[in-house]
Amino acid sequence: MLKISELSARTGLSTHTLRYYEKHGLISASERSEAGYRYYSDTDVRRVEFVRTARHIGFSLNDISDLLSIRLDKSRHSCQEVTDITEAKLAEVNARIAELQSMRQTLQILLDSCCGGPESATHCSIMEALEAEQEAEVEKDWRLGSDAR
Amino acid sequence: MLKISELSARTGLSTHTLRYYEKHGLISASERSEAGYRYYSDTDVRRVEFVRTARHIGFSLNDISDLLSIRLDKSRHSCQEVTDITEAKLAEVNARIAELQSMRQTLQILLDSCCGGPESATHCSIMEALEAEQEAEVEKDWRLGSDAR
DNA sequence: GTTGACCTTAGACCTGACTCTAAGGTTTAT
DNA sequence: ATAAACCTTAGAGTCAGGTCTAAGGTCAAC
Repeated sequence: MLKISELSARTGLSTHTLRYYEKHGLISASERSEAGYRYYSDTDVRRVEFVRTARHIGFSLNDISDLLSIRLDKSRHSCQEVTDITEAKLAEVNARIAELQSMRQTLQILLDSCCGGPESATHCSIMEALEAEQEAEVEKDWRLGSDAR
Repeated sequence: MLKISELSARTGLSTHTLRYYEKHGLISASERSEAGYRYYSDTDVRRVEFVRTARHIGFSLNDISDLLSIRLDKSRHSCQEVTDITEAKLAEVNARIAELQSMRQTLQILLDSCCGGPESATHCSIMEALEAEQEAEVEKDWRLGSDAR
């Protein structure tokens, strides 16, 4: 049986975080001392490690909550439930990557257009691009419009 | 001179957001009526549009604050200051993309390993991977260790 | 001259995942 | 027996970027 600080040392999660996870129903200590000290069994530890692993991969605490309830009685849940959660997460990640790639492209175009030197920014092409009433944007909207609306 | 709701309609930013930006020093109304109503000049409008464009590209309000002070007196600032901000943002974006790509890869590997069918999750390989004491992780740490520590 | 649409402010609330504090109780080693 | 190192709780604070509310003041049209 581990005390909370021992579990913390073992998992790399702070005691604050462990208590936070408990408050949110993800984990618990199967025993408490008379004074209320948490004592974690091997089973508890495995559960905490499950949470840490899933968290590390990028699952939200809500996702993990779902995964944990499947984990508790696997025979009553299907692989599909698990892949559904995983696929939803993958879709989220892909969407975010796409957003960031679009940002990256815009930033790269801005950087390519600017000398970046010690000259005064009076004619800085990045500033000019930000001033411009983002015609590229307007054009994009318009293109989207002709496709989707 | 536009009233705040007119500016809102024109920029697509809510009146709440416009006041929020003002509170944070990004924008302002060059005039106020006796009763305190905000009135925005063309110059104000251009500044708001600058903020909106920069925000859309992904700059934080702090970045935008820096860009705005350059914008106020371009002759006293260099292109390099502008590219520094832009490059820092690009680096952030790239770092985030790399993180997400690593998440994506892990998720994809998990999905590839699982049947995803209606079978019981008793032997679900995704669950097993999450249970495993993430040996890949351990191995990775160990490799990093031999390089960096 | 009043209705209804607008405007003002300070300040609370939201998300998600922690992170920390205060005020106190417990355990362990000397 | 006392100090250091641990533990407990409720609840507040953090980050960013809004979003919303309450309570009240103003303006334009009919």
